[in-house]
Amino acid sequence: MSSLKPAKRTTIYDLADLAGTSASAVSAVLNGNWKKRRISSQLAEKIMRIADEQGYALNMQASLLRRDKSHIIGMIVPKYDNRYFGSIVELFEEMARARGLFPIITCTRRDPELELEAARTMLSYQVDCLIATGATDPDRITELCAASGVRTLNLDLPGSLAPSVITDNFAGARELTRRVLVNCERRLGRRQSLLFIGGRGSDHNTAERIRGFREAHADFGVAIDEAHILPCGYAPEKAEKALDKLIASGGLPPQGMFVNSTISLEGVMRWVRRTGHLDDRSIVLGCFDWDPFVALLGNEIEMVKQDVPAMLSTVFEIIDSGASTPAITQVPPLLSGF
Amino acid sequence: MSSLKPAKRTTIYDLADLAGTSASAVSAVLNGNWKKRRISSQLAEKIMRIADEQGYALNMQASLLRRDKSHIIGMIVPKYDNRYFGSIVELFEEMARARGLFPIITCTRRDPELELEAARTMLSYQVDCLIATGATDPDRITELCAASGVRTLNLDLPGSLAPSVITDNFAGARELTRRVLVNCERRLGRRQSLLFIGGRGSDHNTAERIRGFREAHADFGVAIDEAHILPCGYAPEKAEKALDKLIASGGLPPQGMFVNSTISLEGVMRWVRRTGHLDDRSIVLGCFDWDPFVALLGNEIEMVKQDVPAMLSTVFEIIDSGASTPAITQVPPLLSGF
DNA sequence: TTGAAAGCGCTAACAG
DNA sequence: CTGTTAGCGCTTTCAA
Repeated sequence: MSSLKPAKRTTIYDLADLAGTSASAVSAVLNGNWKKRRISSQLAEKIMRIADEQGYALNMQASLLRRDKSHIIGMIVPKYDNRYFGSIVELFEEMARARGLFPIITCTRRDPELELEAARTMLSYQVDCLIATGATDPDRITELCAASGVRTLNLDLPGSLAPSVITDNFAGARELTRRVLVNCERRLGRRQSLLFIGGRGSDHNTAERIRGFREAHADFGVAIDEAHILPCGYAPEKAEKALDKLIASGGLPPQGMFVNSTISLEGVMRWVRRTGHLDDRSIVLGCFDWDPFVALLGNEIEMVKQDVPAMLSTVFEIIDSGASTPAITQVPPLLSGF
Repeated sequence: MSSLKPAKRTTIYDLADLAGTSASAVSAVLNGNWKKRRISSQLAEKIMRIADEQGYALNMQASLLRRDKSHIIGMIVPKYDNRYFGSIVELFEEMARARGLFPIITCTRRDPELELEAARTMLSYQVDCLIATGATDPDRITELCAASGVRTLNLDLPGSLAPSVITDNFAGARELTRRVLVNCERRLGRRQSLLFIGGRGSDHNTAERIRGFREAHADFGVAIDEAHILPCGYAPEKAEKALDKLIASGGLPPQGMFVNSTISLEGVMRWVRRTGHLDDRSIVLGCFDWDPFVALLGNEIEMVKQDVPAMLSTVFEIIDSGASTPAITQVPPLLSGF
């Protein structure tokens, strides 16, 4: 159809000329506020037609400059390498668009500096609101944004200065641990404590999960070996290294494990296959995360799936309500057996 | 630090007042073009300090409105539910930022209407360039953008109106098929043709992969059963249904399969586990896609990993070169054994 | 070395 | 019912 480079883009002035009317009429028609301006449907019709013919596209930059709210909503997210964040991003986009918001998303790879820089950039783009997902340092983001009068919400990992929506990690971890303990007892014929691996000891979620892990052991009347609590970070290699180190410094890991994410599970499985220290048929696993392939892994793996739709609904409810009290909303996760 | 709602955001005029200078000086200093304007480093210093104190943030909308190029680069992507697109998005963001571009990404869920709408929105946001990843109808996007003088590139799935960067699907599929045929023969003790499942028959990549699949069978001197070519779509359920249907209409699927994506593989594995029609230990699989957990699935699965870094490097080379000839660049994929 | 001023494309009063 | 006009915040000549 159209060929090359119309050096200048069509503006409402061009359309106004073509239609023999004024820019404001064009603007009103194109925004749908034309009944309010009681523009003749004739003119409206004509303008729409011409806009269409010319392939007119609104210049958002100009439009936003004039408007008060940008209707842009930002989100920062740590990684795209697992189903959890993938589904958060996908659903967030969908829900945002359904509300007439324009979502912009940035991946900050668990790097606090990048997080701040991304937040700054988003401020430049006039976001009305910023969701900090799994942020390493959510409070600094909130401070930065507050200085420009921009609202912030924390998702997945809580902060102390803005509303946070997170999974009920304690309850989820406790139940997951309970199930793994039961499976373990069934399998081994005796009660045995588990190993905890993955995640950052410093982050709230991991801390809460460890708390749930301990609680379940207490409920079960089994003592935990402190050397078996290994919040070694997120990368698969870190889990592998942590297990190697455990071996190097003495004993074997137990047959049952609580793995803190699919990413860590990747490392655990590789380690099991590589070293053969544990019988890969009899190992009993629980994973605080969900992935469709994990379910097919063959071992009896319990998984916790975080309830992304519920979490995001809550996020948008808070946005709609206008609240900005730094309360933490905990969403129960979904436990799914094998 | 700052408390609540500075109803008005700080502008360069505020800074100018505070510094007792003019907006243009502030603008120049904040943009780093101040040696060119030979502004005293005293003034520059002072302006920077004040900007900092006030937590000044540039208003991109205003800035872009005045500038010629936006330095915004858009990408549309079909899904976030697999490693392939996840790594594309993550690396794209990183590379774009490294070049001083601002990436905006939108997920269009393989919906041609959404793709167009997303493209339109991105045009409104003045993107300088748009990457259509795995687009269902890339040419319409190119046409739409061309009408506004915006460049387009196709990634993953080719179009006929803009440069395309895709995987060498034919060669990859041929080699993958060959390997599976060999594994199959080793396992079963005799040559046997494979089943092809997953993907859209109408898309270029799937067509090319089927071509490679056929070619490898020809090389091997084995005839293909046409009823075993099942480009049933992408969702896992579709693969399950396709296999159910195959069973319903007669024979068993062969022991060896070429699965067109991890998403389809999910369906295949579920079907195998659910129906027990095939021995899930002896089934021989190849997957034109890569996922870390698939490697751990226990069956001997060959995988093809598309070379995302090479593909994106090519994309940015083309962008830098300014070319817009609709040539297709094929990037060899990485075959990784088990 | 610096400031004044025009104008990017659009929206929203305010006059007709 | 419709057009004129005044900016939104910034960049960029052009003068001084």
